[in-house]
Amino acid sequence: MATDSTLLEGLTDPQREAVVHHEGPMLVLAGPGSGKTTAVTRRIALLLERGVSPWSILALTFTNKAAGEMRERVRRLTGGRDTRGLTIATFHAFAARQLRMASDRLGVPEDFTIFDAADQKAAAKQAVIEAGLETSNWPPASVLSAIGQAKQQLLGPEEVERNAGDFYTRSVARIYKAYQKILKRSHALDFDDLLRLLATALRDDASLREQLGSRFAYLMVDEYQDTNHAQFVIASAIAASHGNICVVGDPDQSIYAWRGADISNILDFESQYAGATAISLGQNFRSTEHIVQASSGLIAHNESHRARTLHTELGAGDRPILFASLDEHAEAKEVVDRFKRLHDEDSIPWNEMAVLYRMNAFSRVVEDAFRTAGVPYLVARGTAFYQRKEIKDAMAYLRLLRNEADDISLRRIINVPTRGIGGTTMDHVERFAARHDLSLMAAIRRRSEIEAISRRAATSIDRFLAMVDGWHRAMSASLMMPSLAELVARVLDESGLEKAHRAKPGGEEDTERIANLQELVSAAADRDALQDVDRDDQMPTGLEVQLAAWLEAIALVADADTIDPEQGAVTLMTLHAAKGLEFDAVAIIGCEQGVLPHSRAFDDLSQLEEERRLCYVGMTRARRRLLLGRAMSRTQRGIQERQAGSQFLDEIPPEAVRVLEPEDPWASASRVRLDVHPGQPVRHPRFGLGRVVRFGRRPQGATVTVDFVEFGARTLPAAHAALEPTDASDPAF
DNA sequence: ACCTGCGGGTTTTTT
DNA sequence: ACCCGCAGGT
Repeated sequence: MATDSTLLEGLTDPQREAVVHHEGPMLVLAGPGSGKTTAVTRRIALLLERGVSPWSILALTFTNKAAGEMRERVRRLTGGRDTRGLTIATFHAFAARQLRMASDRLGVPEDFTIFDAADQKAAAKQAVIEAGLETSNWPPASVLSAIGQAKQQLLGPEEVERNAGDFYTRSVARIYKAYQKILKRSHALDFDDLLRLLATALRDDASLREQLGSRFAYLMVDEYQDTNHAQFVIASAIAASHGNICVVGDPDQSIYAWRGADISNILDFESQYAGATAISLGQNFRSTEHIVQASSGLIAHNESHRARTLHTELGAGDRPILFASLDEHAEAKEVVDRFKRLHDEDSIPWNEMAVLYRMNAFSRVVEDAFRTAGVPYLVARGTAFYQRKEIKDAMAYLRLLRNEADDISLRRIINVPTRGIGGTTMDHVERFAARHDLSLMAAIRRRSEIEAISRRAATSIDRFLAMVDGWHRAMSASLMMPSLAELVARVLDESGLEKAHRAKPGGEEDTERIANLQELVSAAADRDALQDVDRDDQMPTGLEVQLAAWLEAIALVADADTIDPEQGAVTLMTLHAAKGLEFDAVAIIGCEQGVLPHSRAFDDLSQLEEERRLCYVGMTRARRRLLLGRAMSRTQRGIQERQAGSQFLDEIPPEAVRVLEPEDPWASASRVRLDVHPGQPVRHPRFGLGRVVRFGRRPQGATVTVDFVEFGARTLPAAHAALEPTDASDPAF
């Protein structure tokens, strides 16, 4: 290996060691900003340079964004070299592809669609009904969480049933069974199925294990601390024959235990693979000293934290600022003001700033503040567009075109827009379908056999079928085959979806929804344009296949995937979505007990520690500037409550931060009190005469409650209530 | 068949 | 505060 080239330039010793590592298991413990992506991508490039076929390299990530970035950086490092066959993909996309390729062998329908969260919810609801249980006792969220847990442990419905002792578990098993039946007859898999089915196939089928193991002779797994059991099994199986597995991660950044991530996967790596090389990347190339100190000081409070030192050579930098605002609006404004200053005075571009929060619900107030300030912002919610009602409707038509067994989609759009196929008719169809074990679409196609269906409904059904079949014919036309965009436009038009929003009977048209539908056509056109580039399966593709691939890509997008650093806008996102990203300036809002840490984590130490890691992840996104904000009062779910500062703020070493004095919410309390007392008659410029009832305290300030003669009892801010003491002999009393 | 208004429930985080 | 399901009216 004389010419290991420029790939080793400018690396620290541990980084270099990781990059040159050729064969055998390797664990890379990579703290925040320690250049792990650099190490991984250079290692891939070096493997290629050493003559390893791109075909035999597999790198698995969690988000498309991470995969895309890795792909891009490898491409840059390898220059013009041919990297076809190199697989860098998310676990889910990889699993979907493998399942598709081995579908007949694995007993998976070849044309399966992937159920998104909303589909899963609908299916779960249906499953509860089919299991003969009350939907009121079985909220879909908890049903799905129970099923998801089982799936991650690779347990099928039968196994859950076999191990079921109490009524609850037995019921879960029944619902699980019904749920799988629905998925099966819908030719659908959910997210967990993708991993579970591949994992069990690899576990049970030696030849498949052999096949993937020999194809992917070099395996890399990113964010290994966040792998769940199914992902662990997949990775272990692929590496079983050759042991060339390189995992990269950081136990301190494990933030997905709640969805099954098992931190012992990374902690036990060295005992799983005897003789594994372990490398720790300890230099932080991202953040300045105070930020490193503050975040390290916080994470040291975790019992599970293994002591280690991170150092930076980027200088002391500014201390992170801790501030407390009166309420969430003031907090948002504070962030906006400070960001504006950073933009104007320190020339930090908007796209180098981010606001992070614990819950998506927090984005609204921040958005409002940015909008009023005229600062460009972008909410990282990749799925938001595809979750809009009108888009979901349109997508349901497309999904039905792709997979007629998709009952959930059919149910969604059969009468949207209304075309005279209502609940009564569908009840008959459902019953017929259940009796003959058919999908709803198949049942509709045999509508002449369903006698209960009225003449009118029958005509409507025929019209619907003619429309759908017209689309099918267009799609398979060998000449004049439409593009995806044309297909979408046609569906929007002929289904009447677009028209429904255009000429609303009430009056004005819904321009926003129409614009969104147009945007869907554009998205399809983008996909059409992408078609020839960036696809390693260069098979001739019919429209059916393109549609399938597009729908799959949409099903697998994550929130973080949409972050587009090219645009000059501040990014707003959850702390979870921020993992793996970095910005010059970061603000974390809602640093309050009950928010961060979330109240649901209070009673469990391991959950509390995960919250602390979440805070740590957020803080370590910042290169130079870090703001930690909290509101002393916050309105959540319609009720305003006092908020205590997060315990995490107290755990940060005080010498590493600058604490701004909070405004005193009671400051104005004394001002009015002198002149009036409870029971005293007063006069108000607007409400007229009344009597003081009591004084109150709210986080925004002191209040005074007055019972007005004309207007009844009113609570006013004491500071601004221009009350004049008056005489009880006033004629109005 | 569809719309409207009311009441009950409420998992934060996501592939 | 908001979403969802259901009852009752059009």
